[in-house]
Amino acid sequence: MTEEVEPARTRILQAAVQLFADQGYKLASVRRICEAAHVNVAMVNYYFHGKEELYLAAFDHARALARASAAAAADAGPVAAVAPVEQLRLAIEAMVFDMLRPGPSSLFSRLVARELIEPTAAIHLLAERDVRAHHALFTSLIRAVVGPAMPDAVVQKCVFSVIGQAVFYARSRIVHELVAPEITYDEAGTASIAQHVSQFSLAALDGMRCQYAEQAGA
Amino acid sequence: MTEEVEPARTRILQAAVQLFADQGYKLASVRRICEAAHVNVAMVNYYFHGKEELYLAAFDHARALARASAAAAADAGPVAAVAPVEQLRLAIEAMVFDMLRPGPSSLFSRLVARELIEPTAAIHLLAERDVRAHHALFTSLIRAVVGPAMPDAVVQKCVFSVIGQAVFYARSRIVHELVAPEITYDEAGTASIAQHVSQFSLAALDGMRCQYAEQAGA
DNA sequence: TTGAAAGTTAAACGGCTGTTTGATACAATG
DNA sequence: CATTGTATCAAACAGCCGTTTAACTTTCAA
Repeated sequence: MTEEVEPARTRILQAAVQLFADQGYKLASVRRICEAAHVNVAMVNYYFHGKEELYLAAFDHARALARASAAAAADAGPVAAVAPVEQLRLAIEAMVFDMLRPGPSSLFSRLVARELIEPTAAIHLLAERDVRAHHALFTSLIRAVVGPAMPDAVVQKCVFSVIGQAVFYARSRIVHELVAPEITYDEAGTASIAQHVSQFSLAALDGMRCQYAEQAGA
Repeated sequence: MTEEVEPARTRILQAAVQLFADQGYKLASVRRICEAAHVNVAMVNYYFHGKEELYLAAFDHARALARASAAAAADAGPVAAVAPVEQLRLAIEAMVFDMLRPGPSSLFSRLVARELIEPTAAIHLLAERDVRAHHALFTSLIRAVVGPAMPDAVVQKCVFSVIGQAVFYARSRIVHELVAPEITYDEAGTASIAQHVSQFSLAALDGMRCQYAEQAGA
């Protein structure tokens, strides 16, 4: 009756990812993580050198999980070439959906969303490792949509305007439910939010594209 | 040489507002607040019944400070009747500017922005007391801009899309500086961000207004 | 002047934090 | 069998947390 089919190190990582995503770095204590993993407190310092390194390892673990399930989901055949606007729409809705839906595949996104607005000491490493890629993807997609007339600095700000909406919806759900109870976070509500963010953002980008096109044409 | 012209209770409130805004409820410890206020630890429980009540009192204090400086700034004469779009533009830029600029007049906005994305137990009271008014203001301004065709649920989401951008810029500045160093947070940079958020949002609202107008006309 | 009230203090309380220690199993290897 | 190294454990460490206590001033009205 040993149970615990997973080795201790893996159980710690799983519990750490869950609790860090749910409660943040500070609130998720080493003791609670070990309790959830059915493991002695000392094991965190045995396998990882301390809480900080466990936090980084939890990001790696969650990233691997997200990659795996993303790869599984992407098996729906080749996507053929779609218009930039549609690519961006899909990327925005995927990001929002990813941050909002419950379940293990969203843990990485939730960890990143949390780190974005309450950064820990690990933020420098994580910005380099995880945020920059995401940021670069949206930068290129948005550039493709708005055309060459818009200055880089404006495109950058548009990227943050898009990501900011997603993060805000992911992190402020309690307030939304208090102030606007008609916004729900069930399956349908999440889809509705994702659709809204992409619609809002694409409308904004289209409007701004026209403004800069006029300037260039004048 | 007694110094400390301000009474102890006020000094505690000032230090509490500053530290809660800078570090959040959990990280700003009673001891550090008292140290900053040059006051014994026990005074927090003497004047306020505990840390939670101090937190609420700090909101009241910061709100009063913000109201005072806002009233002083609004003395620039009557604004006459301006178009709804301009009213909304001003409101958005004022909100962003308020959350981003350093100094004591932004403390209340920073407290609210923090509470929006890492809510404490006080969120229910604060949502009722502070967030709802802000939310109602933006709801009516946006409704006036987009016209009657857009459903209420969509207007609600637009409100959060606007506020979300502001909060994200206010809370993620470290990440922005790491990933996009060309975005600065000095006086000029803050103005540029405020202008961008209003431009982005107004373009989005205009685009969505047209979509719903088309639907209604079809 | 006396005495009650208000203000302030140092010290301690129990509880939680991340981390360390020393002892204990247990497997594999010589 | 003996030894070595890994894995695990209960227990304790020092430090910070919010809160409380009891003693001490200061204030001020009776």
